[in-house]
Amino acid sequence: MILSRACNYGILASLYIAKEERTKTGYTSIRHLSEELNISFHFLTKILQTLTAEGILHSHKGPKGGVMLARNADEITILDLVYAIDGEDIFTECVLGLPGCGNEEPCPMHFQWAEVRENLKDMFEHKTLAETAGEVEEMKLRLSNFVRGEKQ
Amino acid sequence: MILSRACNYGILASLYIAKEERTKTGYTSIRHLSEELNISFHFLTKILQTLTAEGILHSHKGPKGGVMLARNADEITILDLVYAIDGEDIFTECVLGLPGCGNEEPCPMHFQWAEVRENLKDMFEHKTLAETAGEVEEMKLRLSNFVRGEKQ
DNA sequence: TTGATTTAAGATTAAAAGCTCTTTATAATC
DNA sequence: GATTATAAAGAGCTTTTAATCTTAAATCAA
Ligand code: FES
Ligand code: FES
Repeated sequence: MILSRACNYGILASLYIAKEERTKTGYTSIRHLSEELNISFHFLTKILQTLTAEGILHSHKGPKGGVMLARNADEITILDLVYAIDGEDIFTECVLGLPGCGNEEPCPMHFQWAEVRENLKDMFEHKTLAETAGEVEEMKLRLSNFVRGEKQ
Repeated sequence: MILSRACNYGILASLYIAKEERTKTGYTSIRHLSEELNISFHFLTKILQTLTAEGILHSHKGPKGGVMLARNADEITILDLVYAIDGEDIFTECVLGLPGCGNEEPCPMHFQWAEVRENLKDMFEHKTLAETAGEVEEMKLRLSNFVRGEKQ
């Protein structure tokens, strides 16, 4: 798995929030998110707490509470979410697991891997929540593991 | 981590064997490999058993026994090793963890990810053990986590 | 034939990741 | 103020991955 499960869920939830905020204002409850996306409520809560601590989301307790994007949706990239949840390890670690990946002491895959992982990073960096949430609506892309038809 | 630890070890050991076989003939003992590469002997044994079962290595018990490449080194790619140990999941799974990755029901990252993972696959497929072991010797690339100087 | 050496196989333990449960703090509404 | 809805925090359980340990089987050499 390239991203952790927590990271997958964090991205899906953030995209859902961004999509909601295209039309409505205010907070989205985590309970609602967990039901719509079919993600464990408590697990999702913890993930979104991390995103809140990292300044990507803003949260509010009590009735009518929930989470919302802390910045404009075009100023948040998928890369921001990956960094916040999984850290930068995928983009700095040796693909063969050797310590201290770099040009000084390269492993046999280093130069090829360095290029691929740069592409990977660009891919995440060029996808903003604004643009991607737009595509989700226009192209009716899925954000959950529900089979077509079931649940909405 | 993009590859499992078992896969990292399997690749490093296979490269070491390929490098040895450029000059010497016969079996390389797993004990020797585990010491040179600083990998747990029993763990490495299990990984190489898998590669033997997959027809990539050939093994022999008893004194003077060990493992050797079952095919010519230019007919084994790193991709063969990844498939044998980790399977093809990285190259077929949804980057957001949704079930049934494909063009029919794409997730918001599908088309970009499909391209990057194809590059990743090409990268592994274009590296044969022969070529890579050659580079390791010529460029003095490292295969172990020993710091420079320590242990050879 | 016996003893040493080596891989094979499987049981066991340890660590990490994934997930659930409970309790607490905060805020809105009645 | 009481009640209810919500996020925050952390303890604890489960599953997967990583690593170790033990025993068996095969092979070689003396
Ligand atoms: S040293 Fe291995 S990928 Fe950089
Ligand atoms: S459906 Fe998500 S990457 Fe293919």
